Amino acid sequence: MGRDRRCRATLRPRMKRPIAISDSANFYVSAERIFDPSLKNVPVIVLSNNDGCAVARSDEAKALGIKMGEPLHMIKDKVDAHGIRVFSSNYTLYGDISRRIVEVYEDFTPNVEIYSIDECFLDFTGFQDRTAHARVMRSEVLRRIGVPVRVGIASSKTLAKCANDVAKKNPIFRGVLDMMDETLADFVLPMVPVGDIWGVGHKTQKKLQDVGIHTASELRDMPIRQARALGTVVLERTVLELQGEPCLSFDEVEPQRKGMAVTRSSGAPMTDFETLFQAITAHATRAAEKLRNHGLVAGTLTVFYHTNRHRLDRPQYSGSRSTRLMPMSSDTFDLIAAARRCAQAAWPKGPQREYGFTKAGVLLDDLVKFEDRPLTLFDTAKPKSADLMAALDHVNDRFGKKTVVLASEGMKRPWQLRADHRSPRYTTRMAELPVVR
DNA sequence: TCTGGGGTCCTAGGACCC
DNA sequence: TCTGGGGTCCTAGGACCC
Repeated sequence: MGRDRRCRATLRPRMKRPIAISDSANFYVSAERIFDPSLKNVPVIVLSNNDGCAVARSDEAKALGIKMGEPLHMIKDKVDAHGIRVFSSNYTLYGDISRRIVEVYEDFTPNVEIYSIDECFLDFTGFQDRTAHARVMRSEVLRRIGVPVRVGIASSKTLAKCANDVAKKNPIFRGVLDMMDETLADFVLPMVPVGDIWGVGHKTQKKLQDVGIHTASELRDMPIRQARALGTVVLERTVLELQGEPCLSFDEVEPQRKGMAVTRSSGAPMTDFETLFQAITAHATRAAEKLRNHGLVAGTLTVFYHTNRHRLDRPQYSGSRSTRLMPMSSDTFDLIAAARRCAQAAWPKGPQREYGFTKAGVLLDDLVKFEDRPLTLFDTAKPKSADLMAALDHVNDRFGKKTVVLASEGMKRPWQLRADHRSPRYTTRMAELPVVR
């Protein structure tokens, strides 16, 4: 789903200010309902890519017991029996509606942090009656876009998520809960199961329950050292956040994206290299497009493929290979060439090649903006230190680049130079070409 | 030559999120 | 038969250097 990201984090408490989180109810379903009023008040689900499983459910579908991520083939009976309306996902549409909702939020606060396709953190500093403000915002989103949203308000993001969660489950709050008041938090947190807290997943939930912690208030009161020992700095921050000490910053500017992926499951297992090759080529092509749409180039490309993880009765194989892209690139030709080299290198030598692969993907890492990409000089003989420095100076004078990569066909280890490094240690050895690991 | 401590960088894997 | 896709962050451990 979209552009979700973690928040920049620190252990140093920040200034307390009211943070709201607003999320859309069953977002994909709500989006489909905008254009088809007949979907109101009936069970609706939206499926994942390839129509594999349900990733969004209307309240009516939830009431029928359909779970998040449940495979379509396992709920076929329910779908037929109750006439559940089923949709393939339309991410272009959802992205567009998401942008429009953000525009409404921006009429209600100047500081909006987009967290995911259906969630935004909003700075609610300076409003006298936050609940009333949120209610007006809510009705505006419903009126202008047609999507119901819920709002939680607190002094930290984790607490705001809790408030949002409680508001969504208890109609008494009419979609808005302001938990800036500590006595209200004291009242609410004992009713929130620890597994529902943002940042507490299955594994951590189990560990916490093993030491007798079952609710948000119990986690809030957990000794901080114990929290760190049990769940690292991540859990420590969650505890502080529950105490109302913000550790996750409110961040309006979208951070530079670090990686990118194009992956697909295939219904029919791929058992011959040619089929796999075609899938990888398609993924690499799409990945290059995505890079260019974001104005980025990639420095590392990884190809992976593996057998069906759900078939525990069958032998498993998973292969992956990475390569440096040199020069860094978003060029379709470059990416396909690199991806094919990797796909070939990861192809098993033994009988595993008969297993049948049901998932494959191309991952891109070390992304930088196109205009910041390092200049790569090819066909340079293995240079002496002085030559490298001279080349660096030359390129800096000429292009004003911060980083230069010198590489040649015969060089196993290209050199990367940074303009700000002036000692003989200015070089960083880069991985071997063309395939590492 | 041998030994050892400490710092940095890199990567794989785990956990979590929407 | 049929089980999503796309992200981020943290840690441990190895390589390497001084």
